[in-house]
Amino acid sequence: MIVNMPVNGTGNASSPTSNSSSNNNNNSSTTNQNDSNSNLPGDYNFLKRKFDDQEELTLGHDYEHIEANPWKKRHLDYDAGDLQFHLQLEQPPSNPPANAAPAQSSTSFINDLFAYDSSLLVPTAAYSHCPPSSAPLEDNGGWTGGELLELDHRYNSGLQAELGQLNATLPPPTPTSSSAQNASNHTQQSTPQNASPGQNPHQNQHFLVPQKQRILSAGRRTSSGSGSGANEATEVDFEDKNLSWLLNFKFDEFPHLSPHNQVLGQAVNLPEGSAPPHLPPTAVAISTSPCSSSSPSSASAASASATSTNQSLGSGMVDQRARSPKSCSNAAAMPAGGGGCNASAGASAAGGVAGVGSTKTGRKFEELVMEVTSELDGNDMIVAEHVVVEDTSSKAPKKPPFTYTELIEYALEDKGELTVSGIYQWISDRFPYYKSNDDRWKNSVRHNLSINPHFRKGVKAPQGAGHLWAISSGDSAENVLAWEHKKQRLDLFFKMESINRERIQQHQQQQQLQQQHQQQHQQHSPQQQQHPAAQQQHVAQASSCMYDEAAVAAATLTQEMMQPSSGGSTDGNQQQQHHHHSHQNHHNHNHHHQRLLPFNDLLSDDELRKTAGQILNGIHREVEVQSVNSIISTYHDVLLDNDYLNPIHKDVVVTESVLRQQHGSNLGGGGHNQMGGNSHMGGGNSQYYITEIDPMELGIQMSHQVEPSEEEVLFSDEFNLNYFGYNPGSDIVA
DNA sequence: CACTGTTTATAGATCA
DNA sequence: TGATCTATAAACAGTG
Repeated sequence: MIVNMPVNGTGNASSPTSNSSSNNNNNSSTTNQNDSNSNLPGDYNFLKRKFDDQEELTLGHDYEHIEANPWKKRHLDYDAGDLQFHLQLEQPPSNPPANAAPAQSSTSFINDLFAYDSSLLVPTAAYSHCPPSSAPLEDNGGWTGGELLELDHRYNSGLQAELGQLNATLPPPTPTSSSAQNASNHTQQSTPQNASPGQNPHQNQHFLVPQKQRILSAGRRTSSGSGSGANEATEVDFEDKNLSWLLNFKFDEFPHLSPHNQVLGQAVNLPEGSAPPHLPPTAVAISTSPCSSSSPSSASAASASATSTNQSLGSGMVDQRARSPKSCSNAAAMPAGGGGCNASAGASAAGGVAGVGSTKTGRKFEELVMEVTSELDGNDMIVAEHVVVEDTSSKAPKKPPFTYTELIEYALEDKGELTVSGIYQWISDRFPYYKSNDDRWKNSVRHNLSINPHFRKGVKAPQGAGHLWAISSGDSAENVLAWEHKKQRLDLFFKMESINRERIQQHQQQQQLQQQHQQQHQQHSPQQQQHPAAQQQHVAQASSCMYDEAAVAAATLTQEMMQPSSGGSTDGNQQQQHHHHSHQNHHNHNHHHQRLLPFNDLLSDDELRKTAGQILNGIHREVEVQSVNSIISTYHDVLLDNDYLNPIHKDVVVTESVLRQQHGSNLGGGGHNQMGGNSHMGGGNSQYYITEIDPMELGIQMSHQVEPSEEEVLFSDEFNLNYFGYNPGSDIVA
């Protein structure tokens, strides 16, 4: 039996865990290493990696030290930011630096950002003017969406190769003309302001995103980098804005599109990505996740101070433990949402509701939403298996997508030296999540300071207890690269936050305009007056981003439904009317509505209430919602007339997809503006369905360009009609 | 006593 | 599946 007996440990003999469970597997994995490889088993002071007295880590010297102490070697690898490079230099060239990239690089930082706030990633072109007002560090300049993605990709895919080139054991690469030139340019931009004279400027950061920022406290972070060049193919792609690297991204990494676009742009037509077309309406899900529990971190966040300045950053809490898309696979078992995959239900759900429209009693969807969302609880939700239930009820700040090691490093890089309390302050000043009085995260900070060789305990603080802490790393090129990446991540984070704030503000303004517009409509159509209480509630909750989306979606739909057909009626409206005239299998058409949606007469008021509530609840929770009740009730009739594989009557699909029926001769296929149809859809007549949906939205690659004014036949056969047309208006949203 | 620093333990997530 | 990383909790000692 292995007994852990520290020689001069700090009271570990009295620790209950040390006495009773020191021989468990987890413990022995570390302890045995010490015992078998160290001359002083259990002598933790010896194994400590505090380089107070030997701060400078020369290669050979320290590597020997590491070899004698595997524990230390492991912990040097642990940080992967600085010291690790020394190890790699000692490795033969045949042994690639497998751990060159920081641990976080294996998981896209974009995912982390999503986890922090899944609405962060938006097209930045429209917001590029927005300054990073809150960035505590230096303004990084104008990032674009492409740059942000490139940043992550470039680092993840290129760092290892880059480091391989930096390995001293390899011959220095010959810089190519273009890349060398770019490298030179970037080098000039990224030269540390405080770089010590005589030290080389950065020469190997050209593969990173535009170097528009200098390195803070760069005196520490100067480069000894040798060559550059590396990874030319990727470099060319990068410089040429080749987006082929996007192939590396999985769709899971893009949990949802901008809710802004989804809600406002595609209230009715939502073909993309919705429920799998093969999914029958009854194959819905099943796990009911009341979203009751929360992780300790979430609880911590919930208890965080309400003084946050970032509380409006969007949707709900995210358990940072679930940062990976993988964690979404068994979402039903997860207490809190992994931001990576909770997706796009919101706007799509709104779209699904949009297909429902108003009720028989004339009550507006928005009004129903107001009522129901305050009534439903999680048990009303039917959530798909792969759905993450995310509790957005709390407005507490979310945990930033940075590890404690990174946070400490940021603080120390920013300030050079800090006491523990100074580190606390630095972090809490910049991340509202850590404004909490909760001391648990502080414990973690202290733990990281102690356990991580990246941090060095310096001299005693001038006043008070404690010491000054600093970065213990050297100035290797790899260090510079790693720090550059981390710094850019931080800048990216604040930049995105700033963008998001701007977007929320614009969203709110847009909603106010919607409301004004809506009020104007109400003056013209008194029979459609909105309930005053609901309107007040609407305004009162305008500060909620998610709620705004629902409200805007509902308002948009309401507007569309209330638009008179005369005068400015759209082509789609005309087609809707045409449809209703040509398909009489739907009963009880409500001719009071200028734009009739297919299920006005199929859903009762209560059903609609519940459906709206479920879906809007899903919007608030950013989950996929499948409203079983509404599906069953909505499609009950048509199910009787259709087979299992095609449960939705094609007429329903035609209506939902806003397809326009066209009679005429077959113009033949292959040319532009084909209206190629078939005869079996129309029961013998040459009958086509024309859609105005952009084929790209359906993921259909068109082999030719279609002029904007032209129309494209997508659903020329029954299969395609059902396959592609199933999603848009159904209550199954994804 | 509060704060600081160290150490151990454990669990979840990720990756090879 | 084991190794690794990370977060968290907790115990304990040192210090002002």
